[in-house]
Amino acid sequence: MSFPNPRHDHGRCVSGALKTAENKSRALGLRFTKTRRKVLEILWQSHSPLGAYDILDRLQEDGRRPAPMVVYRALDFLMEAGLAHRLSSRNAFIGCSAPDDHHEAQFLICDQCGSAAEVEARPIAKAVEETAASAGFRVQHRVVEITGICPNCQN
Amino acid sequence: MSFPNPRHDHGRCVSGALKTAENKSRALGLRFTKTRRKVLEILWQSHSPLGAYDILDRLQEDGRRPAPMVVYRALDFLMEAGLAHRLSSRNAFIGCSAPDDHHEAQFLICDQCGSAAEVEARPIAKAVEETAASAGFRVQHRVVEITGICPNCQN
DNA sequence: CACCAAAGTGTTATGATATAACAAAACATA
DNA sequence: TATGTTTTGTTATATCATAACACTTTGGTG
Repeated sequence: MSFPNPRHDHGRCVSGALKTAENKSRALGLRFTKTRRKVLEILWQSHSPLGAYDILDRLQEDGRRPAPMVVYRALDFLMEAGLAHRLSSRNAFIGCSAPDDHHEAQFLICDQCGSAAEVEARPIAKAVEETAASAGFRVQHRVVEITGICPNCQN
Repeated sequence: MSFPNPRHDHGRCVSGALKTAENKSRALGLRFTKTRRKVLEILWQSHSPLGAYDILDRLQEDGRRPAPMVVYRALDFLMEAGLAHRLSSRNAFIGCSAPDDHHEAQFLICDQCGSAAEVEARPIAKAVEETAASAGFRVQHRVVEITGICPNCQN
């Protein structure tokens, strides 16, 4: 789907993502606790990837600021569960927009507005596999993060 | 070229890389100073990507330990000049193995031995361009880092 | 229900990575 | 050698992430 229209109903994205996460957690026997839910909600509310300490700042609004561990633990859970991703090139985190399938995601990250789009590009995945295979390399994880200017910012 | 034979003459790699860097710097009117040279040498001497503070430790051997800025500045220069790369997924740095052309590099990084191979895979580059184009995204930088097990470690 | 084990949370402390700012030195060149 | 520019040295601080341990909640079992 790539970059969303800036005027879409984002509230629905958020509540949909939370609902999906709840279902997925239940299905896998995982505990989708209050903190984890809140962190995922914060991730989805943002239009761009958030640093762990940004998330902390936003948690703070509901009382006093928790220790960093709180956020990192929640993020670890969310990533384990396939509900969020880490963007290595930014030290930032983003809600997974396709938590249903076990996918290999790539990201387009806008240098101007900071927004990021998760894409699942089969040709990239395929090229990566083939390159690795021809080097005799056994793939475990893939980091593909493309920065540039998103369509919304090109005007 | 991918992963080198563990028993190759690495000293020659290092001196070759330094020579090339010197030539390239001269050609571009850049100053390949002592610190910059030393940092590049340290990068090349290592078989795996090094963190900035690892580099600091190794600089220390020639006297007392410089401040982190010293290394980060040298690394900035080397990356600007196309003589080194940063591996975002590791917060680590590595000498560029193809400093001649203006290339778009991808990396295969071994989780076991820590070594990293710079590859220039046209199919990956092409797939990235096409994916971006079809999303209306204007590409500036690409981070492609694949982790797994290298051929040397599969035995 | 009462208990226990496992999972999750709170908190303090610390480690690891990276940059800001400014003075001093080295260099290029006129 | 006088001049402006680049590079280095140094101090301080910002930013990102994890270790360790006590306490609480949860969910299952006798």
